[in-house]
Amino acid sequence: MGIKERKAREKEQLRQQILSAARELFVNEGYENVSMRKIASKIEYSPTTIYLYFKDKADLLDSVCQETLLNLLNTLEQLKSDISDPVERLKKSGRAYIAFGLKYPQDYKLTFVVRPQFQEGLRLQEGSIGKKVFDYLHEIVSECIRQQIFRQVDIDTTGQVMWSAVHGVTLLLIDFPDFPWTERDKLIDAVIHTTIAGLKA
Amino acid sequence: MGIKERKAREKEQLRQQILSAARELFVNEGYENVSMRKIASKIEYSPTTIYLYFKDKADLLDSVCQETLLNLLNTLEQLKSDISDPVERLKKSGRAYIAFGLKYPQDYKLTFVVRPQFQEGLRLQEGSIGKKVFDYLHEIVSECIRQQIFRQVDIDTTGQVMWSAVHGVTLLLIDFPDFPWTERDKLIDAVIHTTIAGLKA
DNA sequence: CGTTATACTTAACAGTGTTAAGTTAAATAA
DNA sequence: TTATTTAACTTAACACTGTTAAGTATAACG
Repeated sequence: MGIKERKAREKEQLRQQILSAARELFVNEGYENVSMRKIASKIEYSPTTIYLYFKDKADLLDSVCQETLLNLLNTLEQLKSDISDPVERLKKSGRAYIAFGLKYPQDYKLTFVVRPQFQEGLRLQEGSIGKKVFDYLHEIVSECIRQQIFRQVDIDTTGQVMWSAVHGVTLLLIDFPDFPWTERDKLIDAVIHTTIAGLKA
Repeated sequence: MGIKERKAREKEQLRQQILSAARELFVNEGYENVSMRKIASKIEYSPTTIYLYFKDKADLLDSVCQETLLNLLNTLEQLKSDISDPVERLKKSGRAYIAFGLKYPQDYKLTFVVRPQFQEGLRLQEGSIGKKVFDYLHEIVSECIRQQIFRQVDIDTTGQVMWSAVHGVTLLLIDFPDFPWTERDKLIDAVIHTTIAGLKA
């Protein structure tokens, strides 16, 4: 019964091949400028083969973004055990989140900006990776509140404020690279410091 | 010599017609889903006529966004005279900025998200309306610092932190409408309150 | 009245996402 | 082994896209 398994493995392999060809093209040329035919020719298959693995172009994008979210989640979770002080952990996580966005700016935009555009009614579903990323943040924030380091505003709001801050600065730095920003790290530090200071009692 | 003027007026009229048809379609159906032919048929001209008034589709988008920025600037500047306390003014302005984004979510996204995608190397040029919007914010912030209400970090950074916060929450609320946000106004208040508190000494 | 310039249109090119039908080769059953 | 079914992939086509070059009609000017 090894044949079926080999076949399944080969199918999965091609799926991954499509996925990574798509990511590379999306990132380098922009979602709009990448055609199914371009992806197909990169992997040396006919365009319609892709449709045997993905519903349509938006679905392909979605799968690419799921991978990105998983990478982001892993990046963040590597910091988890390190530090005991929750505020310090929140700072590190915030910086890591922003750093991730700036290291893979196109992936970040695809995930948090382009994808919502092409998937109306997109929701961070229960159990989804996106939800897990937010839950990670949520957990640290809730520890800060539990230890009465932060004001006793409700946890959800606090987490969402934090997310707004890091998301905002990340996107601005990506989208307006020619704006006369102050030194990059200084701005990032200021955003994180300001937000956390504002959340404290 | 009134003929030339009438002609110029008529030309400007058609330009405006194209512009508002484009805006309506972009906003309702999304930039990607609007074709030049669709815009043309809405104003009952041939598709190529548009190219006599705008360089290409991206240029048309850009012009639509310039209008949006002008609207935003006017909305903000109406608050200017009202209040003397700069912190109160900053709060009001922040709320007004977010409210604008949420009132015209598609226009906001077109301006601050879609446009940078289709105009690589977009910069907030000296004298541009976008620059003026930022300068408006900058001015209030600098008054807060001058009166020593805010920490003596440099003005630019402070303004950029503020922009990050309002931009971030605006986009998140637009892009993930199904996320379990806390009550909208509560979140907005929290973002503004947190950021300003964090900027204070 | 003839000429020139302006405003607009027609036709076409090379490309798009996607579907339906067709083909080939491998796995299964007789 | 041979026939049949299934899986994987391709070809051809449809209705569309942004954009350009060439053509046309009308209004203004000398």
